[in-house]
Amino acid sequence: MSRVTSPRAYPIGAMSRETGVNIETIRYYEKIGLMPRPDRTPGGNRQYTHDHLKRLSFIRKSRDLGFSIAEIRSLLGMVDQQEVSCGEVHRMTLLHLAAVRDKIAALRRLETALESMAAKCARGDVPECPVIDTLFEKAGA
Amino acid sequence: MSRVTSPRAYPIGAMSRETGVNIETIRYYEKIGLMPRPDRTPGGNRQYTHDHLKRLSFIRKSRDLGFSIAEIRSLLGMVDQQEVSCGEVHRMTLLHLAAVRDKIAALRRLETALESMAAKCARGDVPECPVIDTLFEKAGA
DNA sequence: TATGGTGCCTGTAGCAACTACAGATGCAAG
DNA sequence: CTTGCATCTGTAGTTGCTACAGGCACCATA
Repeated sequence: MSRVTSPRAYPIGAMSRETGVNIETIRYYEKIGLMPRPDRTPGGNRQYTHDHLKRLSFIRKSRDLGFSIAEIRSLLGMVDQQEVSCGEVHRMTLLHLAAVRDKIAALRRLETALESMAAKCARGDVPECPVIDTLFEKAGA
Repeated sequence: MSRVTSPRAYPIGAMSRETGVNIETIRYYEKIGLMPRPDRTPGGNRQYTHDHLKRLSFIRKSRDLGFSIAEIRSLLGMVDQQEVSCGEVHRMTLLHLAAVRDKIAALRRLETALESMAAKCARGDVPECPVIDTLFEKAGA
């Protein structure tokens, strides 16, 4: 392993490239306290370490998995306090999984409704549109 | 049919009750031009008609189907100009349907990832948590 | 050493689509 | 005429960023 591939300090642009998190978002994470304030160069530029990089990619991966900032904050809180309770993490994961499944179910219902609306459609250039009619129908919800 | 069940004018609270859209949201729709400004009582309270009610429930139903405000605006634009092109509406519906299907697919991948993470978990009160480890792993994305 | 071209800085405002106040009136029943 | 709920306006907050504007920092080359 060469030094070149793991430099001591990363400027923000390198962090962004490595993790895929965009620069303003990294600064945003610092502002909301998700990322710690890094050291600065004499001129004021941020200088990140490899630990920062690991943390940022943790955040990125968690976001990709749909965890909210609040959830990530609490996961990182456990990590930071060296008090990772696996039971707690497992519980959060399952809760999140349940939310994801609910969303899937809701979207499936939506898919069905849209399909049946689209199926009714003559697709002509006529003003009588079954889709619009459906949406204007009395009850619903 | 008695007059009582279909009054000539609805105050905003009645609109809210009938459609399930909450009061501040109705005012918000007015502000962004999705609902027209209704007449007012001498004291300044909004007085809606049955047409307003139909329009609002159209909006509600469309939102429930996941259409964005911009999409609803364009649907209503066609209705307002009496130029409903069924083909155009159909196209919008299919586009939206495709977006919904994409979301479902993304959520399914997410579901799978969360399931496999949760499955690895010992659930103990130990600091070695497979979930956290997974999130801290190198690559990802 | 000067210079140029990125890269980075702060701070503010904007996006979607609402929601939540505060503080002041309207309105209708008793 | 009073009481009390309904509405009013206007602003700020929510989530998770993104997009400027106007300015310095940094580093390689000439």
